[in-house]
Amino acid sequence: MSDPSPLIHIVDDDAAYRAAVARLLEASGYRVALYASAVQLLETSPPAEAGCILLDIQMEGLTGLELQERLAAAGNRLPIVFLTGHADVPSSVRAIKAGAEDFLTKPAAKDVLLAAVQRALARFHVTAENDERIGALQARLAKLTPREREVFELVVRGKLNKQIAHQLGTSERTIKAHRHNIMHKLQMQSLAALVVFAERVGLLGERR
Amino acid sequence: MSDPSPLIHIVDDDAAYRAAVARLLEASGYRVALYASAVQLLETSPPAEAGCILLDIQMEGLTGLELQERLAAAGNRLPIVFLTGHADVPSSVRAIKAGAEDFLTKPAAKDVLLAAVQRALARFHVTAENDERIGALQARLAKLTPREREVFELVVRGKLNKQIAHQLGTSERTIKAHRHNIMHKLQMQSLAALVVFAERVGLLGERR
DNA sequence: CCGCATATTGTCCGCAAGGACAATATGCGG
DNA sequence: CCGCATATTGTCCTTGCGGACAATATGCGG
Repeated sequence: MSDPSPLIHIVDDDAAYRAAVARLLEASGYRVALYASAVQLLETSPPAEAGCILLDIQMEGLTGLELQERLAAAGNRLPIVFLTGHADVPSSVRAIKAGAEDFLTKPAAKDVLLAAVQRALARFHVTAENDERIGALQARLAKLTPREREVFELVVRGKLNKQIAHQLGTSERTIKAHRHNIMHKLQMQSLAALVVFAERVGLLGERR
Repeated sequence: MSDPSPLIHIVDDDAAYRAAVARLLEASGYRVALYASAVQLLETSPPAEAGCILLDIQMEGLTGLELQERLAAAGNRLPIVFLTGHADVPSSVRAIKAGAEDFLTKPAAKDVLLAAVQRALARFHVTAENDERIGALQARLAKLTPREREVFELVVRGKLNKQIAHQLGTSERTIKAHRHNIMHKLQMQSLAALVVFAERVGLLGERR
């Protein structure tokens, strides 16, 4: 697995500005990808790579805010730093509320821009780690057969084998077998660990 | 328990504007409390009552942003809606990042202001409910003796009575006794429920 | 000094759950 | 039709845990 410098996606319709920012970031050791419009970025394959997006607001076609929405809807996890000359309060409020890492105005001081990029990258790593963690858990959960899955849900709710057997219309012995398989497949050593696992995966959290 | 209309705290150094906003909100069925400065609000007892804060930025003494920080540091849970004539992008970004519900500019349209207040109140109720929920759980946790608490933490980590006894330098029988008391005091019917409880209170969540 | 809370420990019994060893039935894809 | 995954069920034995019934030791506040 190559792990080069983070890739910064720069979306701006001003070619000169784009190039200037690119130079600054490259000088700081980042790799950059340039886009003249929101649509251009959307057309490229969604990058799973570490990085963030530097985004202008005013562009022909989609605006920056619209692009932000689209990306979020598409499940894109790259943090966004807005960097725009057409800055106004309502736009900035909307952008930040929608999860943007920062909202800077042109011209932005080098250190401010770099600091924002660094925060965005830091956030990327945090969320990526988190996604990866629960992804790994759900992958393990997927190893269960449908029947085991049923038993699993009842077990972590504190049901006794006897109750589960009755509820599923089978014998207690069978539940023991499923239970055994569950603990083995999920590599759990205790009921407590199993319950924590269920909670983490969200099987118990949506209770109210 | 009286449950009157929500109380909106209006902080603004412009007496006329304060009064105007107060009239608008009262006409919408809210109660209001007026403050000419940030300090004035800080000096009053922190209200546990349902409500939110309407906050100007520019004031003598503390600015709105500073007040926001102070309130957050003091654990104040009232949502804040900024409403200011001295609006600029950096301020709005900072305010929203710090958790403000919204950031409006004067003059604000009536419906926009009212909508923001409604969102703030909605948020208040959500967070209040949440605080209350975990508060109730922690209150129950507080009923445990120090020793029971120790046993509790090991139990929910999946340790066996035998292991716990060894670790605490006591007998397995003793652990059983503590365990019995724990289940009784916390009103739990199963180990699964106990683990979920621990997770909710945050005794297991800070794992990484 | 007494009462109460806390912590400790014991035995006996019953139920719950896990492990070992084994077997049957069903359905699907090769 | 066979092999494999899935689901099912069985017995025997061991371990873990909870309930019943009981008792001792310590420290603190009244």
